[in-house]
Amino acid sequence: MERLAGSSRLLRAMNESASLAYLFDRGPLTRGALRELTGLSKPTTSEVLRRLTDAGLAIVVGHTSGGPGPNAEIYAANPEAGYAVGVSVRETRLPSLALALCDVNGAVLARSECAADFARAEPEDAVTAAIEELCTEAGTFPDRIRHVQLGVPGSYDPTTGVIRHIDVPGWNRPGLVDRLADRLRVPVAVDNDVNLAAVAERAHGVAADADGFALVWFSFGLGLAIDLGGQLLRGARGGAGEIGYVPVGLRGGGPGTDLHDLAGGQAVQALAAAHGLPTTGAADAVAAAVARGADEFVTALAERVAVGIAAVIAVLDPPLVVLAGDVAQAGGDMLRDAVVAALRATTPLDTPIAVTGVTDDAVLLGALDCGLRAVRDTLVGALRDAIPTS
Amino acid sequence: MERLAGSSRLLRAMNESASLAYLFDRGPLTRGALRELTGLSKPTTSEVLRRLTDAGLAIVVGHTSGGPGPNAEIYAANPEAGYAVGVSVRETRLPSLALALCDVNGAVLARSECAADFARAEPEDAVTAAIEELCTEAGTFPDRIRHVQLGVPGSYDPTTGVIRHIDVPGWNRPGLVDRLADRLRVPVAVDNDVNLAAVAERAHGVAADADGFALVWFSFGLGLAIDLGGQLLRGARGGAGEIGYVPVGLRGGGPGTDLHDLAGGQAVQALAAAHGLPTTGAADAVAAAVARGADEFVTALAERVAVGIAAVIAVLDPPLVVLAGDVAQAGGDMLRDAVVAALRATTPLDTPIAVTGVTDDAVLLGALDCGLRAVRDTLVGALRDAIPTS
DNA sequence: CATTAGTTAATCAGTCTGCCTATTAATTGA
DNA sequence: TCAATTAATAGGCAGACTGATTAACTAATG
Repeated sequence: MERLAGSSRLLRAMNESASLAYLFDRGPLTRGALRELTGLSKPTTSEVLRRLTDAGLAIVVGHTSGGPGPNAEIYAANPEAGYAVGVSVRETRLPSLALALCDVNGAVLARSECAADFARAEPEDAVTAAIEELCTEAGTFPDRIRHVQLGVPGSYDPTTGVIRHIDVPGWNRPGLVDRLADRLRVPVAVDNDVNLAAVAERAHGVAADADGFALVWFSFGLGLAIDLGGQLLRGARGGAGEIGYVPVGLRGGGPGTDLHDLAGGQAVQALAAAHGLPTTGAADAVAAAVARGADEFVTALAERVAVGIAAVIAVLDPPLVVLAGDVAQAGGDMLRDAVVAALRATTPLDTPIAVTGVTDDAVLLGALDCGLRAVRDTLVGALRDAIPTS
Repeated sequence: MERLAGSSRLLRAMNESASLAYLFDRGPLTRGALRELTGLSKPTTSEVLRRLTDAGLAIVVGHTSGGPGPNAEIYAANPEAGYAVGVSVRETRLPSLALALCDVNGAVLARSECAADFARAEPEDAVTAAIEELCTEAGTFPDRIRHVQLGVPGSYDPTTGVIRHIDVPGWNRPGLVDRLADRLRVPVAVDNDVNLAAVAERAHGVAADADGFALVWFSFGLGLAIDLGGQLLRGARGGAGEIGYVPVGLRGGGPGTDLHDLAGGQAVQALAAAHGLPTTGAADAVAAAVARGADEFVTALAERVAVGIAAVIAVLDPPLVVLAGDVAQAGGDMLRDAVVAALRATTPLDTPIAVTGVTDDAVLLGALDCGLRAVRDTLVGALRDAIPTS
């Protein structure tokens, strides 16, 4: 464990990076406001802001007015200090790629979707081309991008650098992520799509103020993301949240039943068929059931899902459980209430259950948010490590 | 989020607390060694150590010898800077209280057990008396204790300050913890006994180097502690790890079956009876089965436990699972192998499974360790906050 | 004219570099 | 074998340097 110790240089680096961090997450600030936040003196605050502006990290965005005395300058992080890109790689939903680009203040400058056919095109080529196009749309250049965050329907093992359990052609090749980073000359990070949806839920959804939450992703497959105070739990091999494998009942010698068999997309469609509902897709079936007020089907479904959620609650005791994914969204409050009822019979803790508050593409928003955070950390960290050449 | 900014005072505070922290977790150090660790210069290191000694936080414990040049002084944290007490409150095992006291370097100075009858004596009285006795044995005074850590067979909700789900008489009363802290004039912390066993497992057991692990406590009841990189996961209401409530199978309208029904102490005794084994206790039954090589019973038992472990693995994907508690200890490697075999059929991840490496009283050791950590944090933190009076 | 934003100057706290002295072990010489 | 010399290291001291602070000052605005 590295403990912080050093001389006055360290002090300056700390003060600058703290100030920049405040500009990032409190938005535009006057000198006085920054002074209050950091506890630094007036001349020091001036000096820090001068250095940040000289380094191109902060800019003056306006002046106060109204009160007596001179108008205070309002500073903000320079949006051109760096850009972040989020990419969502889709398995079932089309088009297969969704991208967005934002500046360091989080303003989305460009957004696009792109129907790449990975059966033919190399993933690296498709993503590189899409990002270049995105830059043109945003009026910037690829070399100004500081971080690219991918969201994939699979699990990523950072130790081997391979994306596993992914059904999109070409994406499971070893070295893909490194090659993409080389092509783009930018750090590329990968995460599971459900994890990124949880990031979006915290940033823009119902989990904004939660100490933590478990997000149950209910789509063709089942997924789970665990947020502990803003930090995602990924597990030893990126396998945390594979609740499809939660066993249901004792196996009697033969292969056991697990939650995927019970509440995966195919199981839901079978259940829908048994209730005389459309079977074009799990979400369609649920939407139709809700529209018709088909209680029985929804209750039966909720009871199955509740098994998984009960296991999660028993293990983690999260302050909140969020139901997300297209099936959960189709189910809405009706499904939520049914799940709550089913849970009450199973577990003694009455954990609040909520339906996702993110209506936009959660995976894409989450990826963008993750990328943005990485860009900010890079800039703040670079400032802290910078040893001023006397 | 408080960001660190300040002036040269902050620098001194940081350097001092960093140095003290190194003394705590690297043990005795020479000036030179500390210099290497902190990266500070010679005069500064000297100044820091002088201040720490003046404050009674560090002492000279010896001199180097052998090499050329003067003998370097060896500094260590002053053991008298503060003491920690760990207390284990027991439900089934007797005597009902176990205590230990250590100095700030972790040296255990006294240890005792005490057969308090909580049906008659007030918990506060019994604990206070036991701690006073412990101090006498250690040759110190109660007011030198900086932290008392209790381990209880129940869950503690820090927001309400009440211990719940505890069967020891008197211990579920509201305000008990605060009253105890008032009586002792010392901060008192409470944690679940299984959580503390996990702390001991990390400090002294098989999980020393693990990134994280799940500890399955297998005694009369079932418990689970989750360690994520040395940090325990407690859940929203202190209810994380109540795997007894993991549902097993769909409930068919009636009350559902959960893991406690399947693998709790009574279920184990029933299973033992069915296999013609002693039913004086779950641990006895397992010990007898292992002694006789009673495969069938152990396999059946392992299969039940595996259901719970599979759920934990599916949700968390821990790098390691540790089996602990008296039943697990009695089962030893035979039980472990049976569990591994049962898991292989259930989950695709082959998570390593180990039997606990703590032979001593894990709960007591864990409580002591927790208390020690709290004392050290207090001292380091006080140093950081101290504003030197010019 | 009162109030506030921001600068300038003087001071202070804390660390660093470089040099010095003291102490010890090893080596050399009688 | 014993004393003198030498090499190596621990630790202290002085002066320089960095960066923050306080307090006084200037300038802009209602």
